[in-house]
Parts: sequence; structure tokens; C-alpha cells
Amino acid sequence: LSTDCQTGPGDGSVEAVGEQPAGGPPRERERAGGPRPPGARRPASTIYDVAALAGVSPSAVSRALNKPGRINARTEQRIREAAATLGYRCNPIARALPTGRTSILALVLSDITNPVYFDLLRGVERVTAGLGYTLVVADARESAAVEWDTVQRLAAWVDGFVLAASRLRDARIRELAGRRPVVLVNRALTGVPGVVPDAGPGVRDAVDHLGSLGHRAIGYLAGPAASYMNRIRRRSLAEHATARGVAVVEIGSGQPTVEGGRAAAGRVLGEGVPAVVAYNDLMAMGLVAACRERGVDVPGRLSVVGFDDIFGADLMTPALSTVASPLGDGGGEAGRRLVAAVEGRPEPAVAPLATRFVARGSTGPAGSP
Amino acid sequence: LSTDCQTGPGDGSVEAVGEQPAGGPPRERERAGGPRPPGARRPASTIYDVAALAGVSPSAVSRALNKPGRINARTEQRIREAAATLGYRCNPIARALPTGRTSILALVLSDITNPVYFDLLRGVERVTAGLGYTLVVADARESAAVEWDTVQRLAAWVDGFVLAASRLRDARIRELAGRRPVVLVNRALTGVPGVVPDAGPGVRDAVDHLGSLGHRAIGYLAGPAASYMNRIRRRSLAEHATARGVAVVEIGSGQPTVEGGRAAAGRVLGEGVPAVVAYNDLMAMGLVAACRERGVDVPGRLSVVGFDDIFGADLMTPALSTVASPLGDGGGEAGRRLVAAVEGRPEPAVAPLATRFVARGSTGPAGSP
DNA sequence: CTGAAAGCGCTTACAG
DNA sequence: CTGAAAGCGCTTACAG
Repeated sequence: LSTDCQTGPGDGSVEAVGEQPAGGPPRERERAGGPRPPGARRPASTIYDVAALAGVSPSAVSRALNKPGRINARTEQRIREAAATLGYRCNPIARALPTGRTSILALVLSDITNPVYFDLLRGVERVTAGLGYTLVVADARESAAVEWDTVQRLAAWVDGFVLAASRLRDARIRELAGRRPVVLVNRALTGVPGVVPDAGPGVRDAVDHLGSLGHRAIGYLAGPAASYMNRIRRRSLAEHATARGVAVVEIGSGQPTVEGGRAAAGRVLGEGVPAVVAYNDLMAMGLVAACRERGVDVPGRLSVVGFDDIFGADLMTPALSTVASPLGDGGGEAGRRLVAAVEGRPEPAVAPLATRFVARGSTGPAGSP
Repeated sequence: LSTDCQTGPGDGSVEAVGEQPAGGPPRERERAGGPRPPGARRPASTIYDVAALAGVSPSAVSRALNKPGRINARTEQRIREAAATLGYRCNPIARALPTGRTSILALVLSDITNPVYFDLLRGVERVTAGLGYTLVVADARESAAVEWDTVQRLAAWVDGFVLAASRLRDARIRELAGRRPVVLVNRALTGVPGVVPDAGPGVRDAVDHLGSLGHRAIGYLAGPAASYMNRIRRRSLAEHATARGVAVVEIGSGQPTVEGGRAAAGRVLGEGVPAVVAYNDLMAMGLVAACRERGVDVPGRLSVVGFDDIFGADLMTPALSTVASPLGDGGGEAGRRLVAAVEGRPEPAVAPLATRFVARGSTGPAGSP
């Protein structure tokens, strides 16, 4: 690692100008314009400077620093010393031009402020860093337009994308995937690799739980129309509820945020359902908060279930019952697959992540207080 | 904007190959190796392709696309049409090599999972995007080593950094600032521009509030030693408490997370103080949760105050009293200053952000239940 | 093992 | 207004 394009003073110490290696003083590169103006940053040294100091050709420097072993050991040693003396560090932009590779990967999140992505992010981070890539994160602010603009700007700079809960239309995703490797998370699209949770197990247990509590009807508080997971969750809920003889009432979609959940409280209560499953925890939390503010008892008058098991779900009162997905593992898997794609290695499809229902205080029998 | 390096089909449609402009068919660039293998991505077109099609020199293409008006209007029009026909888009990496500028800015967060950064991030995002820059976000995972590694990797790629609550040593920050423009947030360092909240007003009101509730002693649950804000908050608390004749007891530092707050519950309770101010909301929330689990009433037996007013602080029960900083504005300001520095414009220092105390349910008179 | 040379795709003085 | 040329800092066949 210290020998590739990340080369430089290993401990980050500045420009050690210690003893000169034998062979005369380093010739300073001629720069037009005489002495630099005060305050100007000193120009970084290049492989030409290192080559001159080590008494070899620039190509030898490139080889020595990038393919250790492919060059005479003594020469390599001399080159490394020269590089260290000059505080040389590879210019990755200059390297990217001929190679077409930057070793940077982008993780684009539909909403960077949704805590559901914390584990995902750490998972992608861990794996990609371990594989020698730098990860940058970008935010789509829950907007397809912003997301498209973002990936377009980034496409020239990064080797590939992990798109989490992309709000892009299928055609856009395909277009991007035609330009750079793409791995999806929380979205399935034929022909594009993806990591998706299987809502089934978690939803089934949630429905069983609500059913055994005596609820014969469940509301579904929908999320954004552009959300794949919204469709999956709605369908899965309908499926398992029907199988158990429980009715499902869909409640119009809203912003997938705490505010969106708050704003939906009136509609949810208006439906008169004894239980509601929200598109995600953010909405569920907003709904619970709004109920509390209106003096509506949760779970006495309304049981609430969310999705994701995000930060804060277990800290509220009542704590939120929710369907959790192991997105930490999912992120690692997505990172691994993306790197494989970038490096041109084939990778078999992966099994969907298993979800599970976590029962907490926000669900209970009807009619308590 | 559509004329600079972001040039390309405005609506993102793929490679329109409509009617050929007058002047003969576009000569296809000769590529060695004959026809491309199936599945290979088609090579992107360059200014040479556009120049050939428009019948001008590559430099004319560069000028037409980058400095509208500096070239004959009809020629420019012809060039734009050729570019559109070929679906040309500028290669920003190739442009960055001679210019040394990428128009990318990095926001490095001490911990990307701390909701305190949500507003900050959106603020930086809004301003830098408006100024024509792409923002990438990186995570330091609360580790100086990870942070240093991250900024080193990114330094060659970005035009400048916003460092939020950097855990780097002063010397490291100065070293980085010598290489690229840096703006700090939640950290002050002579010679490096920064945006910091003035803890004073918020802490004073918090102390007044606790004092008027009858508390004669306040614990301070410390955060990371590497945190500048930890020092500021501790000092400010000591100052205002002393002024009001209230004792302050420092309680050893821990991880600035919910878990860290939970883990500190024993120590806090052991001190026997009737009130505690935590380094941040994350710790305060963990502390409150741990108290609830132990059956210790908040605020009856312990009043708890946090810092930051993060997501979830108002959703818990009891809702968290806290000292809020307007980091959304701070982020905008930081973004503006960074762009100014990158573009070589001087920028006057900015006034510290005003904090304010938000009283909620986690603070109250001693000895209720 | 090593070097000379061409090339990656732009920008930008310098001439005309 | 426009073009020819040099240069940004690397990599990589191609020869020796």
C-alpha cells in the first residue's frame, strides 16, 4: 500500500529533507518565473524529480513504486530513498488519466439523514476500504432529480456506485449501469446486481403478532411512490394479512420522514384502524409522537409498527415495534460485489437478507386506556 | 453550467445520433484493434472528435464549451451542435490535470452517524452546490487515525475541506491546511478559518434553569479528550456555574455515543449529583435510557441536559433538554468560506454562532418521585 | 531489468 | 477570432 499511488511519507511528516543520497545534490527542477512569491504552495515533486535524483528514468520510478519486485532490488531501493527525500507523492489524477481508474467508489443515499443507512454505510466502508478503495458518500435528498444530477457529476470521478434505495427510474439506473458498475441496495432491477431484504419473514411475524393481539384490520401508511421498498412492503403486508384473514387499509403516501408521519396522523386516526404499519421507522416515530401530542394512546388506541429499526426506535416511549433488516451485512456484501464488478471479476448473485420482527412497546392489545 | 465541464446531453438521453450537420459524415476516430468486443463500453468522444465533426481545432472546442462569448457565435453554435450529436461530455479528470482544480469539495465528519451533522451537511451542500461545486462526504469514525488517512487519500482529489469536529491534532490540521484550503466547524485553531458556536448563551441559560430548579451541583459527563467542543463546553459550564454559586463535578470521559452515555450511568449516579450536563445529546440519551432501565426517575432523581438538539431528542420520553447550535447556518457559512478560499478571494472572519437552551422534560426539580 | 516514446484528454499562453 | 504546440504527471507497450 505504501508503494502504490498512495505513496508518500508514511507517517505524514512534512517533506523530510534529510541527508542527500550519494550521487550529488538533487537538481532542482527549473521553474519559470524565478523564486516563488511568498505564501505560494511549493509545487509537489513528480516522478521526474525522483528519477533525476535517483539517476534513473521516469518509467523506472513508476515501475518501482507500483510493481514492487518487477525491478532490480537495489535500483528500487535507490528510487524509494529518492522519493522519500523529496517527499514525493503520486498524483492520482495524473494516474487516472491513462488508466481510467481512480480507486474511488461512491455510495449514494436517498436521504443521508435517515439513520437506516448508518449500518449500511459502515458496512460498505469497511469492505471497500479493506479492498483498497476510497469511499465517498453523497446525498440525494429524497429527490430523483438531485440523485441523477449527483451521479452524473460523480460518474467521471468514481469507479463505481452503490445506490441505496435509489429513487431513479429503471431506465436511468440502466443508463448509469451502462457507464459504470452499479450495485443496488433496497432495490431490485433485472440485470443490475442488488442486495435486497426479503420482507417476508419480518412482515409475517409482525402480522402474526398483531393478529394474536386481536387486531382484525391493519392500516398501511405508504411511503414515496418512487420507492421500491414501499411496493415490496405493501405487497408483503397484503399477502400475509390476507393469509391470516386480516384486512389491510392503505393510507395515502407521504414524505418518508418524521414530519411525514406526523402529518399523516389525522388520516391514520380517521381510518379507525386499531393498528398501522408504516413504510419506515421515521414515519412511525412521527406518527407515535403526533398521537402522544393529541392524547391518543399508543398502543391502547393504535398499535404502530415501523420498518428498519433505526437509531432512536428503542429510545422513544413507547419504544417502537419494527421490522429490522441486517443492512450492515448488506452493505458489506454490496461493497464486495461492487469491487468485484469494477475489477472485472464475475460474482454470483446473493441471497436476499432475512428480516425479523422486533416487538416493543408500540404494539399491544386494543382498547387498553 | 451546461457549457462547462458538466457538458453533455442536457436531459441525459443517450448518445443521440440524429442528422449529421452539413460538411460530410463525421469521421470516426481510428481505434486500433478493429471492432470492439461485444459488451465493451463504447469509448467516450473527446474534443478531437467534436473538433473533427465541426471542422475546427480542438482548442476552439475547448474555448467554445468553457468560455461562451470568447469565440465567434456561429462557430460556437456549430461546435455545440457537433458536441450534442456525439453526446460529448467533458472528461473532468483530464481537465483537472492542467488546471489543478476539480471543483470537488469534501466534508469530513468526525462521526457520520451522529445526527448533529444533518443540518450542517445540508447547509454545506446547499451553498457549495449553488456555487458550482460537487460535495462528497467522508466519515472519520471518531478516530484521528481514520480521519488522517481519509483526508490524505482525498487531498489529491478535492479542492478543499470542511472538517467538522476534527479529532486531528493541531499540527495535522495545519499541515493539511498548507496543502489545501480548510474550514473548520466546531473547532477553533489560530490561522485556520472556522465556524464555532459560542457555548456561552446556551450554557448560561441551562445553568440558570437548573439553578432555579434548586440544583446546587451539576455533573459534567465529559466527551472525547480530542474534542475541542468538549473543552469549550466544560469550561463554559464551569464558568457559569461558578458565577451562580453552583458546584460542578466532572465525570470521566467516554465515547460520545448512546452507548457511551449508557455505560456512564453508574458513574453519574454514583456521584450523587441532582443534575448532569452531558457532552452531547447522544450521551445524554443513552444516560436517560439507562436510568429508565434501572428505574431511576428522570428528572425526579436526575435532571439531564445534552448539547446539539439532535434528531430524536424531542421524541424520547422524557424529551431531552439541550443546548442547541444553529449548525445549518454554520454549514452554509463554512461552505461559502471554503469556496472563497479555494477561489482565492479574501473573506473576513465570521461571528461565532449563538447557542440557546431548550428546556424539555428531562430537567425538573429534585426529589419528585 | 531499463529507457525512449507515445498517449491519456484536456487547457492555455503564444502567434497569427 | 482561431490554430499549432507545449504541457499537466502519470502508465505502458515496445525495444533493447
